[in-house]
Amino acid sequence: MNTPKRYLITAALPYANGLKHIGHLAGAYLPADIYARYLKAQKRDVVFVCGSDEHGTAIPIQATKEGTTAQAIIDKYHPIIEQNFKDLGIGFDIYHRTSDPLHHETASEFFKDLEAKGDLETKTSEQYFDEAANTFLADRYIKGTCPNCGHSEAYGDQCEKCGKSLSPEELINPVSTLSGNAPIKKETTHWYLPLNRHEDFLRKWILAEHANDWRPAVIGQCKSWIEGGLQPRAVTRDLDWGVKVPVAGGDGKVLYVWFDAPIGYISATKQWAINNNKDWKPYWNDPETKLVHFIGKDNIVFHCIIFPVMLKLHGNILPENVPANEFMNLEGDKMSTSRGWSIEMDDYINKWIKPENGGTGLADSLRFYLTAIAPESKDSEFTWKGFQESVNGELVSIFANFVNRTWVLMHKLCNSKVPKIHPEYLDDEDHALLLTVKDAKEKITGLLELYKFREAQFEVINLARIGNQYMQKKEPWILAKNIDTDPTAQAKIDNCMHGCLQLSANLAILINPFLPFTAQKMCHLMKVVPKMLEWENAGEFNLLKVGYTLRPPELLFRKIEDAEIEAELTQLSANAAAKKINMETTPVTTPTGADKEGTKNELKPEIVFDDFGKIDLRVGTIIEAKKVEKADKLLELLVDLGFEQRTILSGIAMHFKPEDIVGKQVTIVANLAPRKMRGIESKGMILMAEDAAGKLYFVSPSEAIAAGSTIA
RNA sequence: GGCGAGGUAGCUCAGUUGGUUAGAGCACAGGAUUCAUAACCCUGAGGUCCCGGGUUCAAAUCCCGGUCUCGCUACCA
Repeated sequence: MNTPKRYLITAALPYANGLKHIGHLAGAYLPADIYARYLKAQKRDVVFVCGSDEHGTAIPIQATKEGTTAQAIIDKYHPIIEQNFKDLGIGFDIYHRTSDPLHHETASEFFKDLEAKGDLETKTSEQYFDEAANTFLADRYIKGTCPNCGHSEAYGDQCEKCGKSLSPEELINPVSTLSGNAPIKKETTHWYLPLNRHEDFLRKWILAEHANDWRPAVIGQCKSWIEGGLQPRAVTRDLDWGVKVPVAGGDGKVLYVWFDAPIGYISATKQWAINNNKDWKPYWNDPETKLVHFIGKDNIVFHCIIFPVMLKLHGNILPENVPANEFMNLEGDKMSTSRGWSIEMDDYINKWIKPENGGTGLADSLRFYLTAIAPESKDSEFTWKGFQESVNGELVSIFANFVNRTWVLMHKLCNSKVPKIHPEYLDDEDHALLLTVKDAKEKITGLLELYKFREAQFEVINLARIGNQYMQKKEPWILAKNIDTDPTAQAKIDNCMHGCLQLSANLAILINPFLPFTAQKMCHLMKVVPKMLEWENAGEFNLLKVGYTLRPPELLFRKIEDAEIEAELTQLSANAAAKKINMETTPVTTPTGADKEGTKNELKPEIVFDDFGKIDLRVGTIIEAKKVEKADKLLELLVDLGFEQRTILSGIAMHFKPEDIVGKQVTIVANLAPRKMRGIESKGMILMAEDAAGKLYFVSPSEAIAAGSTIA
């Protein structure tokens, strides 16, 4: 492929509702940064954009929980996340935010354009509206009398008593649960992106044109979606937090967060252009721009199917590649901030990157390990022990040690200067060294172009390894012993050290995309300007001028001590245990979906005794249990309530084997309206306690008692 | 349950269109060395390529079935 005229690199917009962990870093930001730094070293025209994703329901929900405003939440996390990236050397050209007016403007324009061209579909319907709360009401916010059974507390989506699925219109005497008033009917329109219209385009573009240059997991995921039949997707929502829908009928609606967030890449580019007095348009419109999205595997559909359709309709360029990474686990388990099982970037920075503790060298140590175990083809696992071994055994012992011994010997044997070459004493090994460096450069360049960062970094380390071997063969320290008797000794020492020094300069260039702080430090040691790090200089052996005096040796990294690793492991267990206790001592709810994270500390609204009295709780004994066909989570239980036996379905199949729970005494909500699931009617509900790790426990009497006993 | 991606040495991973004794680094063992952050260098040992069938002269690689992990999706009163 010809070299593109310019590049636009994006890294997934982090959601500004909390801190981000090193799994996020390894998944998207670090590979994106390596790629962008490499391209910049190649003197390509590159813009690397990112920013906070600040819309969506989870943010106002979190605000309610913290007793503050949505704005306060994003204002709290946006700057922390931005600074965390900076501290870890992620060199965005701009870190923008979707709450910025420029983004609202950009997203509005985008929407209006598609709307005007007829690329969106609308579905208009009458929906209930609460005048007092001035908002449309989601189905579950409406109560009324069930047309089927006459139950007076039926919800807009379903009657809990008879289990019938309802639409709000069917309710008799509907009431808003927000204000208690009767809602009025009002016409509302929602907009849809008809993905189904673009199936042919997606098939051709992804499955035909990119079948060989995109990662298998990415292609597979896209194929799965396309084959599964594409559906129109709603792009608006009744919510007041986000980008207002900018066309008639859009009052009280915002763009759905998945529609607005990727447009954030565009608005970030615009802001960058303003800041730097550039034109943003070619970056999104000119086919000679190469667009690359770096994301984690959970984001594939949005960046490969949905956003490209939007871009195509809007007249923008399409991504050239979407190198999605798999996930990084931690010490044998999935990373999870809410469970305390993670390493926050913020924590790592505060603990490890303090000047007295190793400073930026330890930012690069982390970058090194995360790249060495990058989940490029399958999930990988961060272990503190692995971190220590990788840093100590490769980064320090091979790479940094080569530079250090070079510097020490140069000062001892070459008068602290870059020695000259004595051509008459150059041998095969000296010549081979130069060729090896040129080879390595070619190899590393090729790997970087293919987004194979793990392997590319390995090749850089390997080059340092070759340096060690070269020096070992030459043994300048032995030659130095014979300097009085062997008139050729100094010349040979000079040749060797010259080679090692030029190799060091090359290493600085090649390691720069991966470990930028280290490359800077090496420039300092070499007394050269950062311009030397330009990629075209790699493979040259004249980077350091003969006779030039260099700085005294300085260690590039420090080793990681056993005690530090043990402390981290202890801390990790403690964090997880603390979260667990914190959550076990608070009432358990059954949060679902996106609202799940962090909801457990919040009590539900107060109720009166009569409310409680409506619930008939009983002790039941499980007498039969079996898995429900075609459902991963459901168990079908036969429960003895003393006066009767009933079938109850429960979503616990992931946690318990049917044969293990027969005979268990459990707490049953006995008067819950029956509900059909997977074609089987469930008459009641089993109460479960859930800990921070998501593990479920039965709520049972402390001693066996008669089935059917009441609970109050 | 449907779909997708994975399962190769103790660990992290390579293995191009099927082709001799399956590779690398780390860790481990032995040796050599001392310029260097107990670092480097040399040598070595380590594998039922998840399991079971099949195709083939030949399978880690292709086909079928099973199993485990992760993701998307359904489902989770």
